[in-house]
Amino acid sequence: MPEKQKRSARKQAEPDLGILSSWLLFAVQRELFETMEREGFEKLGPRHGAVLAYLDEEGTRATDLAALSGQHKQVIGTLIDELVEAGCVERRPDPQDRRAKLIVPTEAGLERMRRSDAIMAAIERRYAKELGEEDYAQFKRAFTRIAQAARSRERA
Amino acid sequence: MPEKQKRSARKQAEPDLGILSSWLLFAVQRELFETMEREGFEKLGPRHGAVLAYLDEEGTRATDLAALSGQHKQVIGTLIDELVEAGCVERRPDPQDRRAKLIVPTEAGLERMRRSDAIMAAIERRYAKELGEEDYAQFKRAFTRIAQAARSRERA
DNA sequence: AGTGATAGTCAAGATTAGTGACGATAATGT
DNA sequence: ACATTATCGTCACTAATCTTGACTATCACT
Repeated sequence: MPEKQKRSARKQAEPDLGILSSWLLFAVQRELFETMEREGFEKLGPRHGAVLAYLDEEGTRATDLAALSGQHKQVIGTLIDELVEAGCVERRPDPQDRRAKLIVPTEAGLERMRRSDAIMAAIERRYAKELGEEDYAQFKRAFTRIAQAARSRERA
Repeated sequence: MPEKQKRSARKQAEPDLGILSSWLLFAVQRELFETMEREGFEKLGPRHGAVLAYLDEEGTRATDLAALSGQHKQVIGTLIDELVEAGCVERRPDPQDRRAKLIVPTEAGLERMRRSDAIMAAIERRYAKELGEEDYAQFKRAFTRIAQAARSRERA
């Protein structure tokens, strides 16, 4: 091994946190959506995950989805349009606030959310096996702490 | 704490790998680019990072940058145009291959790359302090293994 | 009632990503 | 030497995505 290796090689061997996150994010996203599609679920982009991931069974307001996912209301709006089109959610008036609408998952939407959660869990189990249960659990605890710290720093 | 908590709350408390990755990626990216801009570097988007991150001191070919960053040649082309505009890189003919051009960082570009690496390192040190050096080192080893596994799975 | 803030939508623009084709050059096989 | 095939970077075009500003209806507070 050369003492003064090329920068690109170093970045491959000892990637920084940003590079690691992007590798993992894109790989996980792609695997999730390819699996869903292969299983016959209607094709949706990763962007729709931003809505589905934060959706409550009893429904969630579009503004909350925007805040949770960090996207603009406008984007959430079109995302919801497409999810309605795909039969995953429906818009219901919010009894608490007549300005607002609750985005409520349909049965098909719930099914998709459950399946998506299960696939993510399977991906994690694969890594847990590869790394060892103990080490993986510790990794995930640390990751959760760091990511939550990063996120709260964002919001400030 | 309710036994049957809402899904969105659960996702906040026990996020999956995809959510964690996106939180960390976006936070880190934003901090990096905001810091760079605050220090007077010309404003560039996160996308340019895909080029700068993998750039070698001696220069790298556009096609290699496309492969490393996983983006299309076309995208890399415009990114390079903008980086040339910003004075960070220049196109030089590749003596080995007259079809190709080497993308070589200018002195200003090198300065930016060094600074960017330093900021990332500082961000990591902050998390290391927060988590404890020992735990952080173990976290990063695990993260590196998992992300590299995910990435190689991608390429297959 | 009157005021300012908020929810969701409409519309238009800017930015970014993805595709196919092309001229130039290189690599390969004969 | 020559023809064939593959690769490098670019051009032109389309589609997807993000961003911004404005607007209506409703809410919360006085």
